[in-house]
Parts: sequence; C-alpha cells; structure tokens
Amino acid sequence: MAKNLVIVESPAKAKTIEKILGKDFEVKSSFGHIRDLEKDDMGIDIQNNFKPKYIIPDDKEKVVKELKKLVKDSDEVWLATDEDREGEAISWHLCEVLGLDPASTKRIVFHEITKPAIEKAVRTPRLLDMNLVNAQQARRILDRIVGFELSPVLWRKMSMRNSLSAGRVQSVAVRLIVEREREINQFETVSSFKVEAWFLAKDIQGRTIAFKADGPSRFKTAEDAEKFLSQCVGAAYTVKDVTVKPGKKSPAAPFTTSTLQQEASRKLGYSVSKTMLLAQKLYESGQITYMRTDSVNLSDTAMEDISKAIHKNWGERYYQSRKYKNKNENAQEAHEAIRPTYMENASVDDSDLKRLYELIWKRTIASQMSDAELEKTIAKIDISTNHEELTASGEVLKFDGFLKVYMESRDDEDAEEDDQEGVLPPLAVKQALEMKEMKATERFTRPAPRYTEASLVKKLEELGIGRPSTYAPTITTIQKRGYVEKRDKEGVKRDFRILWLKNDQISKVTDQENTGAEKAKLFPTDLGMLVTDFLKQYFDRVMDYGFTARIEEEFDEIAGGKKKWNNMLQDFYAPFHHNVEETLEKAERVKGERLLGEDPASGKPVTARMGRFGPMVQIGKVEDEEKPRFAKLKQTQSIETITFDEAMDLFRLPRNLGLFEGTEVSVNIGRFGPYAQHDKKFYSLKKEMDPYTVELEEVAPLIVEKRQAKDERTIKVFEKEKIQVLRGPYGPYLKVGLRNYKLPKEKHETAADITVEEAKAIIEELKANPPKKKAPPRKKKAD
DNA sequence: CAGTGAGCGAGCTTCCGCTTGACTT
Repeated sequence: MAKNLVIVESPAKAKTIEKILGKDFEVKSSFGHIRDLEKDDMGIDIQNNFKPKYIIPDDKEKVVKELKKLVKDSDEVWLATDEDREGEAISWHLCEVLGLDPASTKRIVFHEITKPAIEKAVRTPRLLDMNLVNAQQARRILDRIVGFELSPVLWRKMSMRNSLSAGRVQSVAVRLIVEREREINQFETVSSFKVEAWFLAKDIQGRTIAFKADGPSRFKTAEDAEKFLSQCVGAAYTVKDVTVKPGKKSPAAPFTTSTLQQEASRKLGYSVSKTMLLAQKLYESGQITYMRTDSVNLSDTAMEDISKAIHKNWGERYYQSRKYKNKNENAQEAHEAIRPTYMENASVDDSDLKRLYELIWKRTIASQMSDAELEKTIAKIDISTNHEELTASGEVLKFDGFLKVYMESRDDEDAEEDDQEGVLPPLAVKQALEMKEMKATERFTRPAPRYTEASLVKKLEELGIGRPSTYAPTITTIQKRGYVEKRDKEGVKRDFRILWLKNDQISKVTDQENTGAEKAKLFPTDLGMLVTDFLKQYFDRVMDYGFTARIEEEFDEIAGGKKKWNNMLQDFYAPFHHNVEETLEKAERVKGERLLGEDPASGKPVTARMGRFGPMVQIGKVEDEEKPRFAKLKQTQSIETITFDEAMDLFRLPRNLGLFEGTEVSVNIGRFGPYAQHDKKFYSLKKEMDPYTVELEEVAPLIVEKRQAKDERTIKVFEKEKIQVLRGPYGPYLKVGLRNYKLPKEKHETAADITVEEAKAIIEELKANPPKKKAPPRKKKAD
C-alpha cells in the first residue's frame, strides 16, 4: 500500500510522474473535472447569491468511486492538478467530493514534467487558493447563464429552431465568419496596372542573365499605363544607384496548441480536430509533451537536449539559445510548449503521426537555432526619356541558420502578391542596361480571405476567446448547429489586360485568370447570419469582441482577492437578465424576409426567407387564397445574395419527366441531394445527372436497378406478419416496420429456411433482452 | 432517409472547460 496518493488530471501524465516519484507514491488521474453544474434549472440558485448546484456526471462516477477508495487507503493526498484557474478548481472539487480538508491538504504545482521540477514541487507544497477557485466558479457560472438564457431566446425567436444555441465563445466565432462574408460580398474590386521590366546583364561568370525591375507606382487606368510605356519608347536605361543592406530572419517560437493547429493546417492540410487527434496519440505514447497548452516555454532539460541535437547535427554556428515570451496576455501557461519528449527521436513510425511529429520536432529544433542572414540589394534604374525610375531588388541568403530545418508558413491573408525576389547580377552605378521587354499588367484588389478552421483559431486566440482545449470543439459546434459550413468554392474566370513594350512597339492583349477559388473555407449559413444579427441587435454586450477580454480582467481581480465573485456576477446578471426578459417580450420572430421581385406569370411577389426547414424562396403569400409555391435554396446560395433570376430558376423543380410503366416520374432536390420519384418510391440521381436537364431514359434504369438490388437483399418475406428477412452488412436480420433484429449466429447459414414462429420467437427474445447499445443517441425525428 | 414551408404549444433542445473512452442495427 502506497503512503502517498498524488492526483493529476491526465492518466498519461500520472504514469510519467509515478516513474519519477518512485514506489512511495501512487499517482492517479481525475480525468479532468469531476463535477459540473446540474443541468436542470441552470444549476444555479440565482436568488441565493448565485449558489452553484454541483453534481458528479454519470461518466465520472467510476473515477470518483475509485479515488474515494484510494484516499481511504492513503496516509497523505497531494493535489497536483494544473496550475491555472481550472486546475485549482479541479483540486477544490476533489477536496469537496473526497472529504479532504482544503485547509490542510497539500497542493503542489509544476509547469513541466521533469524530475527536478516535480521533486521541487513535492518539497514546497502549498494550500488551495480559494480566490483562484472562485474566479473559476465565476467563469463557469457566467458561461452557464449566458448559454442557458440566450439559447432559449433563440428557440422562441427564430423561425428555424431545432436545438439552436448561443454562448460567449461560439456566438462570437460565428460573428467573425458572418462579418468576413459580408465584407467579401460588399467588396468593390478596383483594378490597377503594375509595371515590370526585364533587363539583361552579365553575371559573375560572364553569362547574360535577365532580371526584373518594378515600375514607379501602379497606374489607375490602361490609358495612364499606356502613356507611361509610350514615354519609354526609345529610352536608354542606366543604373543610378545600388544599395546593399544586411537583413535577418528569426525562427518562430515553439508550438502552442493554436500555432500547431495553424501550421498543421497550412503545411499538412489537417483540420484542427485531426491535428488534435494525432497529437493526443503522440502524447499518450509518450512522444510529445502535453498538446493543450498556451505556453511557449521550454524546460531546462529540453533546452539542453535541443542544444545537443543542434551541435551534433549542424555544429555550434547553427546554435542560438532563445527564451520566448508569450504575446498573449491571458495565457495561463500551466504547461510547457508542445515539443518532442526525446529530441534524439527525429521521427516516429506511423505514417500519419510521422508528419505531425516531424513538424513538431523541426519547429522545436529551429526555435533554438541561429538567425538566417540575408543580403538585400536594391538598384534604382534611370529612364532617359522621363523622370520616373525603376527598382530592381534581390535577396541573397548569406547564411541559412534555422532555415536549414524549418520555415513558418503564412496565411494567404498576410501573403504579399509579389513573387519571390531572386538574385541580381552585379550592377555598377552608371552601367547601361539593355531592356528586353516591359509590361503593364492589370491587377485587382482582393478582399480579405474567408477563414479556415486554423485562421479562425488564430483570430479567437488574439481576441482571448476560448482556450486550447476548446478551439477544436468550438469549431465542431458551430458547424453542427448549422451556423457555419466548411466547403470549397469554385473560382470564376476573369479577363485582365496586359500592355507590352517590346522593340519599341506597344501591343495589347487580354488574358484570363481564375479568381476567388477557395478550399476548405468557413462559410456562414443563412441561419448563422440571422442568429448573429439577432444577437447583435439585442445582446450587443455579449457579442462584443472585447467582452471576454473585459470579464477576464474581472476574473483576474477575483483571483487576486480584490473582488467578490458573487458581486461580479450580480453586476453582470442584472442588466443581462433584464435584457433577456425584454427581448422575449418585445422582439419579433426572425424570418429574414427579402423581396426579390414580381413573378411575371402571376404578378405575385417573389420573396426569399428562412422557413421551418431552412432558407427558401416563395411566390405569393401564405395569406393568399391560392397556396404559394415554395423552393429550397441551393447550398451555395443565400437569402442575402440570391438574385431574382436565380430564385426563378429554382422553381423549375420538381420536373415531370413523363410516364414509366404507366406512372409519373418526377425529379427534385431533397435533403440528400437530387432524386427521382416514381410510384411513391425514391431513387437518388447519379452524380453526373443534372436534375434540371435529366431525361426519362436516363432515370428509368435507376428504378430497375434499385428493384434488383432490393430483390437480392431480400431473403424471405412473411407478408401477413409484415416481417422481412434481409441480408445486411453484418449478416441476415429481421425487419419489422422500422425496427431491426439481428439473427443469432447459428441461424446465419439457414436464414432462408426460417419459419414465422422462429422469427417471432427471436423478436420476442430480443425485445425482452435487448442487446446493449452504447451508440451515440440518435437525433429524434422532427414532427 | 427525401414530399414540408403555421405555430394550438406536447416535450425537447442549450453553455465553456477540464479529460479520455468504447461501438458496430
């Protein structure tokens, strides 16, 4: 029996620490929080100074039971949860549940899981910090109040209202995406002409090479650009001035959760949830440090390891010790940065994990390497026929430094349009240059790009909204609620003009480029836009981008003992709750209706709006004597941007294709895509079939094929009892109405010989003793 | 599985932040 019980949050961490502390210590994990607010009635007694009602969730009963037993058998308990607000609260809940005295139970903390750090922690225990615990309770209660008072407002006020939600984090995340979309929709593209000239000069080896120089400034119109080119006809070009400047590039800090998610997205194309899943595996197998962190700090032992690896692989010249500081003010830094546990392992076996691991390894190594040294050359070139000048710039890498290993990628948001600068040939002042050709190319301004999952995480982190453990789940939530969709967008072709000056002749051509194509970007849905507008209108305080940052300051004051947590909540709650009540009473139900025009055939109004089942267009009004016609919007369309013509096009469905076997065949687009309907049965259209143009001859074979497939699936049918014996992917089963019953193994071979009595017996048996089903609860059908 | 398109109001949904687990109709 161990004398000492140490409780941490993660089981993988427990294992490592147990090894370090030796046999006098037993280390167990709480698996995160062990208590939470009760869900019924908010779990808060608001009248009673916001007294929280905590319960132990079902999935934590087992852990708690085990910990209780272990506490009884131990002489001393050490609470070693993370050193932040949440960690402190977990320790407090452990005290409450395990019957430990907060005034005497030993509380220890460490930021890194190394022998010296943990031994030092054990030598210097402290007691629970109730101020920090209270700051966490205030955070928890405020989030519950916001989420559980705001969500029901949406259920009442949105015309589409199945399981809608709002919260301090998710609603602001959606707002970012909605506002970016509107910015893009309202963006007015301006074109201008960019001048580039190619010159010839001899390089060091005496070979003639071409290099590029940029024109003075951009020209607003083709006429201005042409005027400039014509001024250059017959001109002589001479080097006016050459400057050489040294420059340097420094490596990026080691990974935090958010920077890891960003780089894995840019470099490997991983979604944030995929990155976290793989990182979790690496962590559990002991290959990397903890993956949910906001710290850029490296432990001393890690720094030594990294130094050794750099010296061994590249030598002293490439080593530079660096301490990184967190730019983020509200970082809680309970852990280290994400780094490999053993720097001597440069790679791992598994192919999927390998790419992420190597990314982490390289980033960690590079963070302690020397700067890259550059030499930047800028040459100004005189034009004899006018007062303008051209600028050629080149960059030479003098020393690669950290670039030997790793270079951080950029988002397209920060990317400059200019292509990479190459090497310039040696140029002397007053040197005459031969101009090969000059061109003025029409370029267009671009709106800010839509968010990717990773760039949204970056933005949220900048705003101090959300935590490393919630970035991935938040992104999943806003998609699951139907506020946001991740998808690709096809680009559109666009003409652009080029003016050439070559051999003193000016020529004009028009070329074409693809613009606006995007991959795996976040688009707001109509629902997301309407919910955002609604919340902004009635709850601007919570929707403000600075709201979280401001209440974080108050939580800090509570943590510092300068403010009482119930007072802080009271100050927030009074106006907030008043607002909720007032909104419930006064706000109109949101429909998002927009008038598009008038139907030429009937003279009735054509409108787009949100219906019970999503965005739609309609001809006529519900109050009219004749029922209005309805059509669903396509996935890529939105109430805000759909045009009259696009709306009218939607009414071409359902289309009647004619008779097949004496019954009508029609096509339409449903919840699961385009389908054909015949004799009350449904048939999905093949991908290449366009419901707007498909013909009966193409659809008829689908009907025949599906019937055949069904025949093959059917083993036997008892018509009178309405029991079907079918062949499924997991073997034969019985089907009665919507319910399925698996046949016992010994009947699999002889399913065709089964009798009605046997089938009934099996069903009765399975009804009496249903097999354990742990599958996630299925969503209830509407209606 | 898919067709609908209000709202009488049955009965339900919902937050953020810690952590990992276990399942095939």
